[in-house]
Amino acid sequence: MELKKVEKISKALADPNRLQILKSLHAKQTCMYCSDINEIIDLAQPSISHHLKLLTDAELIIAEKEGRNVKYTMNNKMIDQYVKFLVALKV
Amino acid sequence: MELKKVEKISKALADPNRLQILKSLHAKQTCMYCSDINEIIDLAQPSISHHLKLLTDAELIIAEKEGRNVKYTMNNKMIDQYVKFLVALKV
DNA sequence: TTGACATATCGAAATGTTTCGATAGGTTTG
DNA sequence: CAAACCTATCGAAACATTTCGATATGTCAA
Repeated sequence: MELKKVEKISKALADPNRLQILKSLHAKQTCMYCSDINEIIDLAQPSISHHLKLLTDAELIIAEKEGRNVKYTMNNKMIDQYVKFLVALKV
Repeated sequence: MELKKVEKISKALADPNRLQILKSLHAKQTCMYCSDINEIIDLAQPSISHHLKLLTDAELIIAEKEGRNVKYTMNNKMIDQYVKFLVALKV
């Protein structure tokens, strides 16, 4: 994995609200909609949209349009790739 | 691992210079001194000191004083703990 | 087609991070 | 002890991120 990509993922993980979103996604074991996240995170709608964009751009989550909603799911593969890079850092 | 700690480690990993430092530490397979890092990263000495402090505070590396030098080594255990958290995020 | 709904984008303020020159604090060497 | 050396800290400038209100865009339902 490219260093640029590692940096992007690390940045996406470097915020308490975004970590909370990921934890909730894990807890639900399924997908989530923006509105679900609105109930969990105490931020205005544009802020949540911003955080979801960073997570999506880092490909940690996958966004799929469903009518006027957006469905988010965890991207296990990207976590695996990131983890692989980290493990390879060890001495 | 606490979310606060995950955030701190993610922040430490979210910078190209700090990633470069970690890669170099891995490549050397041993410890490194500040002066070694000065040769690899094109930044002024206070900046490098700052980056090393963030990595040390996140406990990704371990700093040990050796006379007027400081020896840095990779902290594999912290990487393992961080990875464990990430893997547990998967659905 | 109009109104209500869900999400994204814009612009700006507040906050946090990175970087450097200057300088301070220890440590070794002569 | 004095000078040279290595690293840390300080203060300030430049830059990036977070947050929100306002508003735009796209979608469904009646």
